[in-house]
Amino acid sequence: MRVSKLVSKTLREVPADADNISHRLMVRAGLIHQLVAGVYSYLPLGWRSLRKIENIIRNEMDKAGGQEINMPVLHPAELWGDRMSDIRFTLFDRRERKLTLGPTHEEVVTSLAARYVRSYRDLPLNLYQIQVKFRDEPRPRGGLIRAREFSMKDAYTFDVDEAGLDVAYDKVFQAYQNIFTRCGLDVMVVEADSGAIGGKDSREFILTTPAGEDEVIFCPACDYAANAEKASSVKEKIDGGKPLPLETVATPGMKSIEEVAGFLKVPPSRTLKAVFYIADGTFVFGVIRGDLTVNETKLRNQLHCADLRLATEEEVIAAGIVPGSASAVGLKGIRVIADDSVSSGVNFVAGGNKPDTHLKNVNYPRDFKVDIVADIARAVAGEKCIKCGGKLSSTRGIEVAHIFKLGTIYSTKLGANFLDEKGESHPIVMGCYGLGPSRLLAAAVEQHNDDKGIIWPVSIAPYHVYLCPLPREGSKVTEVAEKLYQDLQAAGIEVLFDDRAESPGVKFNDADLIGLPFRITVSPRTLEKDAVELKKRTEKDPQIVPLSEIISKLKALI
RNA sequence: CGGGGUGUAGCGCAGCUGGUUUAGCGCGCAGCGUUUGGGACGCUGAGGUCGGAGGUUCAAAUCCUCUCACCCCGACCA
Repeated sequence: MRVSKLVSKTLREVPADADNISHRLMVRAGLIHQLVAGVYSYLPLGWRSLRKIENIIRNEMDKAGGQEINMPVLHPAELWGDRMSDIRFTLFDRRERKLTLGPTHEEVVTSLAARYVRSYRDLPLNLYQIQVKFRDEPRPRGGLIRAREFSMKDAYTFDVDEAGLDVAYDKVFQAYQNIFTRCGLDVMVVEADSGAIGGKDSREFILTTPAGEDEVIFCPACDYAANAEKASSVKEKIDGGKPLPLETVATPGMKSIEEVAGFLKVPPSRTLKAVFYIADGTFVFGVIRGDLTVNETKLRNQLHCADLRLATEEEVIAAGIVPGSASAVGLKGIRVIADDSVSSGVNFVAGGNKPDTHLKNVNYPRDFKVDIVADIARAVAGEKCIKCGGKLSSTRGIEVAHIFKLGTIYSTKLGANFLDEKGESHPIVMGCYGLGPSRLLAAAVEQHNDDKGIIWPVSIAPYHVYLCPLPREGSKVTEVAEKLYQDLQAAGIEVLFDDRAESPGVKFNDADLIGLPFRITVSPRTLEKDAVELKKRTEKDPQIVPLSEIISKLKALI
């Protein structure tokens, strides 16, 4: 391709709308163009990279036994009910029938399986598609990282039993590892919460970058890694001696854990904190050790609620609770959930349920009752690993894939059953595997760049080589470069040929911005030696390569 | 949904506080010439519903009201 004919132009100035690195670079290099919030056109360079990513995915999914299909974007709204209603785009056809643009395809694929799978002989089955998805995100951001229209590879496996699902899951897991390796991307596998889709053994593939939306807690000493939504850590026992009798103490004006702990000269870990939530409209009283914080995802899962938010001060007071001095001691008629850290020590300080009053020597379960005891604490870096006791670290990243075992949630709901050898009917056991090519594209740029521009991994670069002639009047640079352009293409090397009459600085800067893995410069200077200059985008210094060797040299590198 | 911000040429911005007839600047774009190893220079030129609607006024990019879009923080989110 000739740069002079390329529809997109590079931008010198950073577009005002672009916030993060990948978004800025993708717009500046002319990979994408925004139409409305969270919706983008792919320009030739961006589209080529996206297709390369998709083809790697296709290839690995096929190797894992997948069959590619293509399901509709337009779905009847009845298929969805209330599920994901908050982020679905809905529309009406001419008969006023309500339709929805598919945000994911569990229902559609399951109804497909219900029609075509009859017998255990039809299983196992792995169906996948690479399809556009629509989600009306509360806040699209970061260019392609969180878009409202985006590409997704979603795969679904169908098996006769859990053991079959385990095999299918492992195959896709391996395929994903291969995909990220082939794309040249550093991706971390972490335990995750399965969220709105449901299911178990949920794993996310997180591409690590400071710009990521997700926080990962991991152990450098072993293989433990989990999304912060899911991560657990050791809650160390706090030695408080033998249980002592309850004691009331005056704590004038002391409300926060810091104030109370400081006033009574105990560490925050010797206190119990009360937190108040509204779960699906119902008031919930939470208890957790004073030095810990509630993880709302874990809390939501324990309460099995759809909607969870902090209670307002008015709601707390209306529930008969004294903010700043609340505890579960003597509490009646309110649902109480406690973090298991309430058992990690004795003689805690807790609220006295009267203004300016706290209790000392509070012990669970001696002094208060709870409805649920579970791990609802947020794990943070520095705490101990639950697997090996090592010191946990944290990092940020972008979720580029998510896989989980659905089981029979959808097959039961949609009547996708099969007959076993004995003629008995069972729901199909399903797995579900998402991977976002468009997000991956942005994430790749986010991870591979410098202050000059993008640094593409070879496998997903829009072209392999940036051919950059620097002609001078009376030289043969142009004709040598034209011939090299033809020869490189004939050798199967993908070339972007900068045939513009621009100054060297402009060409070099555009080459760096677009970030192809190799740059070949042809100039009077190199032609004196019957050579060209080869520069890797990852390296600072170029090398001189004889014209006769450049093609074989490049072929070896690509 | 809460908080904040921005809409003026393809891109980046100034002008708005304190209303004035031809709305500027840089980049980019077109033409000509000079340049050519890290974002060159000169000259000429094209390009604008000042986001939209309504209002105040002799007069509105500028003041007022409404509205739309986009961005950021938060909430939320496979």
